[in-house]
Amino acid sequence: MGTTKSEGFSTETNEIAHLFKALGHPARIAIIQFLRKQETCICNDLVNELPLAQPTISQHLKELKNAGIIQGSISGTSICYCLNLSKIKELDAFLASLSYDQNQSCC
Amino acid sequence: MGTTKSEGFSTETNEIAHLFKALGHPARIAIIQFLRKQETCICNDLVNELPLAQPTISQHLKELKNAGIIQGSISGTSICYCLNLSKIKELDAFLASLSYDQNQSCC
DNA sequence: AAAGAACATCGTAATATTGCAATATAACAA
DNA sequence: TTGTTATATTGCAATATTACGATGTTCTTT
Repeated sequence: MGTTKSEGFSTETNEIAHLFKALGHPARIAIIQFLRKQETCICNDLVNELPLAQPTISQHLKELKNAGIIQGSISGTSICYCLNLSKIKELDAFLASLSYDQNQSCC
Repeated sequence: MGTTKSEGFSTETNEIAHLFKALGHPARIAIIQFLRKQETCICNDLVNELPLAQPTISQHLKELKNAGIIQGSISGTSICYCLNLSKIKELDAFLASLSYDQNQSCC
């Protein structure tokens, strides 16, 4: 145990959960918020923005990238990260589908 | 360590992350999907729907409830759970704000 | 009262996550 | 080449999460 049981769930359910999980950390939300407000998406100064050490930030970036939420491309000494809007929209669509024609009859 | 560092982040960032974290598990996504498709929101048969034992499901429900994503009210021997759409919409708004006026100039 | 149904809680083992120091790598500058 | 800057990787300690059996609790039925 400690391991998440994924066998009994649909692929879609597992994928959505995986995406949400990647967003389930303040550092990773902060990274995304920072990416949003940046003019360009070069974010070598994320280390100065967040209250975390460089290896930790690198780890969080890796996780976001692994989930497909951000994309990175090499740009000289630094790396250019930016949001992958298609993934964002995927989650957005899932959430939107929940509030659609929901009857709030009880609770 | 193992503990998430929340001090350096804004309250909003922490709250959003907490909500996403609550959604970051296939069982909890499945619960939400089940709540969506139900006519009524009485969900005593969640145990038959999910490939998990009753205590585990109870634990996941608690987590969703704790995050404010679902609400539950006692209804005799069973409990009536349903979605809290305001929280869903909060997350929806966050995601929507990301794709809004984003320049995809690089990557 | 006794039994059953529907959940919740406790305790615990297995595993995952988080954060960071140390170190590695890779590109560029002097 | 040597140094510097930017990022990644490794290794590890501390803590969190997940899953479930056993056991409570709270109603309802008989």
